[in-house]
Amino acid sequence: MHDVTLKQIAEILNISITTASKALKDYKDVSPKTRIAVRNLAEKLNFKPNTTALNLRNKESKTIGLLIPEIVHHFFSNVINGVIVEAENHGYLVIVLISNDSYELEKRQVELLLDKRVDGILVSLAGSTIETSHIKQILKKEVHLVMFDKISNDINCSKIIIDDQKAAFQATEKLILSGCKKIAHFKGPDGPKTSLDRFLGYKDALEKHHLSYHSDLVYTSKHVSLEDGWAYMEQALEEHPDLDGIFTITDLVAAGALRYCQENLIAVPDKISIMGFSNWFVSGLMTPSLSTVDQPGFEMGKVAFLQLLKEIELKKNQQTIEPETIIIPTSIVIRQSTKN
Amino acid sequence: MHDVTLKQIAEILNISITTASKALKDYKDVSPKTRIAVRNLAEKLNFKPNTTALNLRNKESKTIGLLIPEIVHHFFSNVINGVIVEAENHGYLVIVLISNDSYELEKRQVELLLDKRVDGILVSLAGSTIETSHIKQILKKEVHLVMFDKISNDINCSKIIIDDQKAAFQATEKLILSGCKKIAHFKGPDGPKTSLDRFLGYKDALEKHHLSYHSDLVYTSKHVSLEDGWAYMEQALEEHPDLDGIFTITDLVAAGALRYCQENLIAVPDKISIMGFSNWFVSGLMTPSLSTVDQPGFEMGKVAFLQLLKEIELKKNQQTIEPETIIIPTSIVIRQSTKN
DNA sequence: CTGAAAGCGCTTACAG
DNA sequence: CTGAAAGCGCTTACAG
Repeated sequence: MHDVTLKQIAEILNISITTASKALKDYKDVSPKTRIAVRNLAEKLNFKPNTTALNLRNKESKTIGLLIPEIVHHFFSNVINGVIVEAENHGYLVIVLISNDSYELEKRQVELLLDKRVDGILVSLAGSTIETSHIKQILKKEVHLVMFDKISNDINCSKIIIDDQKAAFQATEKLILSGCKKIAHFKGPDGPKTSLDRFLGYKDALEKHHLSYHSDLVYTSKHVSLEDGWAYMEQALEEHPDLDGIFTITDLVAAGALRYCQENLIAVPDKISIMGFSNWFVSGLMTPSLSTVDQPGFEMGKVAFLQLLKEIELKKNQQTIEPETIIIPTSIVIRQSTKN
Repeated sequence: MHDVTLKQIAEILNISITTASKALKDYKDVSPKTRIAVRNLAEKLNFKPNTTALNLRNKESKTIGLLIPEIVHHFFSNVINGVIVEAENHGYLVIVLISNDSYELEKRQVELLLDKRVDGILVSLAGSTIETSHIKQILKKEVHLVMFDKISNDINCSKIIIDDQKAAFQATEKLILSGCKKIAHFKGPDGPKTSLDRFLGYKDALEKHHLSYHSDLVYTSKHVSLEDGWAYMEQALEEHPDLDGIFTITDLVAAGALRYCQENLIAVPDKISIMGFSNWFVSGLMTPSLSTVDQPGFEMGKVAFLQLLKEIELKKNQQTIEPETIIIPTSIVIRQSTKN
């Protein structure tokens, strides 16, 4: 990698490195003649300033870290896409790290990113993360931090989220308005705030519409998997044969429930309506296709990056940063698994 | 970001920066006493060598670039995952860039990666890339390059691929052996080698089994989309009412075909069998679930990184690099959309 | 208008 | 066993 350096240009033109550098950077105190000579030669040799040297000098890397729990997942793929596209638009590169929902990995990855001296970090927490001192470490090092989706309230940074409770409320309400009288909820594991909020939204909707809440209609999916959805559907129908609606923590679980119904010839939505959450691409492909809550990942990724960028630039201008919480609007997508 | 530096450690201990550096790096010519003092202090202050400075000195960044056509796609998500996991295992970080199947973007992104001085680049070509001088540029700069999946034969580098022709042959053969007599192929656009190879595999299988090949049974899907699958299914059935099998370029197109059959009450697989390609996660969730070719993305990502790493290390040891082409085995996954 | 010097944070060949 | 010096490739305050 014998890249062209300023030194070489200076030698060829018999000038100092200083002058060569200035010529390229539009310093006014360079004669037009040298400026042009340098620029021409630089062009000809395809000179590119060495970013590593610049990083060392400027103490910035024009690179950010993106830490997510998983990647083979429609929502997160979309987030990554949004982050990368917006970052590229602003001259930033993105290092992606995947915690695979492991607290241990997440801790190590934060360190890797900090060691790498990235300018900022975007984080969505692993499911198993219960303690957040490693995230606080980011702030302590004065590296910019924005959290999204799986956030933690005890971190003082900007956050990009959806209103999970409201979205869950609307989803459940939709089931009620379409005629469901007895609605179960397959919730996510305790811990993640999103699980709790979606559960609360479900509960609120029941109460607002005078359908009394029964804790035995709530099933906790540990793995948030297809299998869980299948198994809880079986169990729920056994325990409550008159069940006529299900609201699930996520589309994957809903897909499992749907699968169970199909295999057992239970009519969806005639006998029972199913409402998912997230709007995976696949939700539209199943039979019947799945009604769900659209969670705009691409948009979240873009907004998360822009917020990070804003804070990076505020800091550069010595201005104070006020952490903000931005809520991205969601919408209900009605397909075939619910009635009208 | 007032990180601890060697200089600070040296000052506190009243020794030279040189000695501090050596103590940390197990140079034998340092007294045990200083070594211990330095190490203890470094530990206490949580000293981390500045990677940017190291990169500048060592002319390596321990960072690689990964350039792919799209991310919201089961196969590519898996590839990325494989690359990132394996890279992390070996102390490398990964910058991900998405060409969105655009030749123009791809060109620019190669430049970004080169400017960034990554140690190597992993590339899967955009669908619209017809000219590869930008890829050759990578080699010219002596940056390591490994291509995977969407490769180009006129680049002299290592390649990680599947045997598309063989896989397509097996998929088509499976349809034939299950009793199909008239099999259509929804192929991909001309250009990408994978499209051509899968088409050739289809043709070979017909010929081997004495089912004569008819070009009017081949439909070219421009967008490789759900909609294309739907539309060609309609057209194909109109033009060939006795069609009893379909082999598609990818699962997405197969899903569209499946959808058409469902909406029009055409029995799958009784009236017509459908075979996809890729083994998306969703393929298992559709009704009927889709038979397909499993294309192991995670594995490909890992192997691609390992090959890149191997070449980086060979080069470090001044050894010559022989480009290799590694073929990752595929397998046929039989589900409900084909007969036994 | 030009360039020597100092510095970003580190490593290592060399002298003592 | 220790450290001054040179260097990786750049920028910029300063002197001339």
